[in-house]
This record gives sequence, structure tokens and C-alpha cells, in this order.
Amino acid sequence: MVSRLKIVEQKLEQIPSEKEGLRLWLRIVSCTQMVEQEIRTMLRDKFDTTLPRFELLSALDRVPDGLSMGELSSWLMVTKGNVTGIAERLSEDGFIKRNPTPTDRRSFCVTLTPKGKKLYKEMEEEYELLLDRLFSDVSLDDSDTFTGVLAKIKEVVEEIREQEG
Amino acid sequence: MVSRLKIVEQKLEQIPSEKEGLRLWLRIVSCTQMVEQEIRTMLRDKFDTTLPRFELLSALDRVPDGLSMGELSSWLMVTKGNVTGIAERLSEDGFIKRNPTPTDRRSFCVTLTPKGKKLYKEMEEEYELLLDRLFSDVSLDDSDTFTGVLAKIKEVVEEIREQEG
DNA sequence: AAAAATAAGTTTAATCTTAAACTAATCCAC
DNA sequence: GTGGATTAGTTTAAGATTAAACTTATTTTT
Repeated sequence: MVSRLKIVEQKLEQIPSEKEGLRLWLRIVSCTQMVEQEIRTMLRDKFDTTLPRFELLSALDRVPDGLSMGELSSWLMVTKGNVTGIAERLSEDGFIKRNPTPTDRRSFCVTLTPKGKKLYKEMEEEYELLLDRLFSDVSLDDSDTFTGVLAKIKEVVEEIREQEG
Repeated sequence: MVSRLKIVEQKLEQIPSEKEGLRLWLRIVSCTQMVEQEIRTMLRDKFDTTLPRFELLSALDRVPDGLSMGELSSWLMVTKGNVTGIAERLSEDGFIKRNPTPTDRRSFCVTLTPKGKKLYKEMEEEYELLLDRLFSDVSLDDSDTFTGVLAKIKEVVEEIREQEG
């Protein structure tokens, strides 16, 4: 049977080098999963919370006037139903508030409560500390190239979406 | 309220430029989510299946001798409990088989059935076609830089894990 | 060889996630 | 202003995901 430690490397070694797109994609995915795991572990150990909850609070912190459920869904790139659930639990715990919108009775304006703001500030500090540490070895030049590649990929996705629906 | 289309861009604009690590991380995450969404949609529309199921079949296809549940868990970078569930459903549908291991009665050697192999081959073709398309604009040079950056980040994660757990 | 430690895999309980169907409110065309 | 389309958000049903507790088997220690 296959050696345990080499599993992830083996994954890439077995891909023919002409499949450059596939190799690159698998590298991105595994890196992303590793970094996310670090963030999750930190959030759980230090704040007994989850990444989706943190991300929702983070969105609200950046837009002090609040966001609607649909805007949160776009911002977080998850379905509206998903936002409903996370927001419900955060609301029960008193971290966010769903304010009615005067101009549209279907809509809410979701904002952080003082309690939520306070918690977020504490989490944000640890979060940015962790990211600084994780990305410390990436030079500004590399970062620029990297950003450019990501932008290209996103553009292609957007093109495909326009073409196909 | 905030314009719908610009939500994701606004997310990045609001981050101070000195927080380079954070910016880069958010770009990676949003790109990854977009690409994953395309893959998920393709798998659902064309094969009525999900990404985790595809990934498990993919792992088994690359190691014809089979993988244990624990190896699948490492390969896919998810918990063992998660693998149990996905493998159970794939097994019910007749795409994989869990063979007993003669040397260890606790362990299984999971392999693709002929039906599973056939399905995977069809999916693989579409999958690679999609990835080629998505990554077509990325030059080999950029790809190298990109891979280098990803490797650096992974190394840092591994260092942190050695230090702390 | 018995006891203790480790390892493989499952189970549990909770949360996350999605797509699709749904309800209610708003908008728009006429 | 009525009727049809759109939009905001929820609900539903199924699957994915996790961490922690657990069961059983293997290995190590003494």
C-alpha cells in the first residue's frame, strides 16, 4: 500500500506534465485547503467559532451601514439559503441584528451588534497575524504575478458564465 | 445599499494595501470558489454528481491497486468520517468496492468497480476539457511563478504545524 | 503473555452547503 | 390599477464536513 506521507505529492506526480492546467489547479486547491485548515483551527481553538461565521461577521464589519441577506450571499459567494442559516445562529447568539428596511418589507439590513463588533475585532487581530505569518515568504513581485494569474482565471470564468448562462 | 455587481470587488478595495497577505488570500479564495463552482455545475449538469464523489473516484483511478480509507482521507485532505460517508454512497451505487485486507482486519482496500472506472473516464474527459479552458490564458512562465508561490505558502503551513502540533 | 499504547475506521451531533421549490412583496407594462 | 414578471428571503431535502467519542484490531512495552 502507498506510503502515508507522500500521498499528496503522489497525487501531483502521477499527472502527465502536458496537463498543466490540471496540475496548477490541484496545487491551488491543496494550498487553499491547508491554509483554510489553519484558519479554522485558530478560530476554533481561540474563539470556539467557525470560518463561515467569521466570514459573515467580517463582511458586516467592512460595511458599517449593513448588508442585506442577498448582498451577504453575493459577498460570501454562497447561496442565500446558506446565509439564512448562518445569520440565524449568529443572531441567536447576539452578534448580529436583522433590521427591517423601510423601503422594502421583504428585505433586511443586517448589522453587527456592539457584542459582535467587539468579538470581531479580537478575531480580526489574530486572523491577520496568522495570514501575515502564512504569506510572509511571498515577495511583492511574486504577489503581483500571482494576482495577475488569478485575475486571468477569473476573467475566463466570467466569460464562460456570460456565454452559457 | 451597496450595488450588487461590485460586492466582490468592494471586498478587496476596502482592505488597506499594507495588508498584502490578506488581499492575496481573499483573491485566492474567491478565484478558487469561482472555479469550483464551474466544476460543480458541470458535474451536476452532465453527470448528476458532486465534486466530493468525483474526487474520490479520481483518487482511486490514479492508484489502481486501491487505497485504504485512511489514505483516501489524507489524499482528499478531509476527515476519515467524511470519507466513510462518501464511500458508503458510492459503494451503494456500485461505483467502488471495499475489499478486506488480508494483513489487517480493521482495514479496507477501496477500488473502482468496472462501472466506476467507466463513469470516471467519461467525467475525466469533460473535467480536463473544462480545466484547459479555464487555465488557457495562463502562460507557462506565470504558471511557474504561481507554483513557486504556492509551494512557499505550503512550506510555511508545514513549519507551523511542526511547531505547534 | 498481559497490559498499555497506538491505529483503522465508524458513529454521533452539530454545522455547513447546495439546488430547487416556495412565499410574499415589489416592479413594470399596459 | 390590474396582471405578469421579477426579486428578497425562507424552507426543504439531501449530501458534505467537522471534531470528538467510540469500537475493534494491531503493536509495543514490560
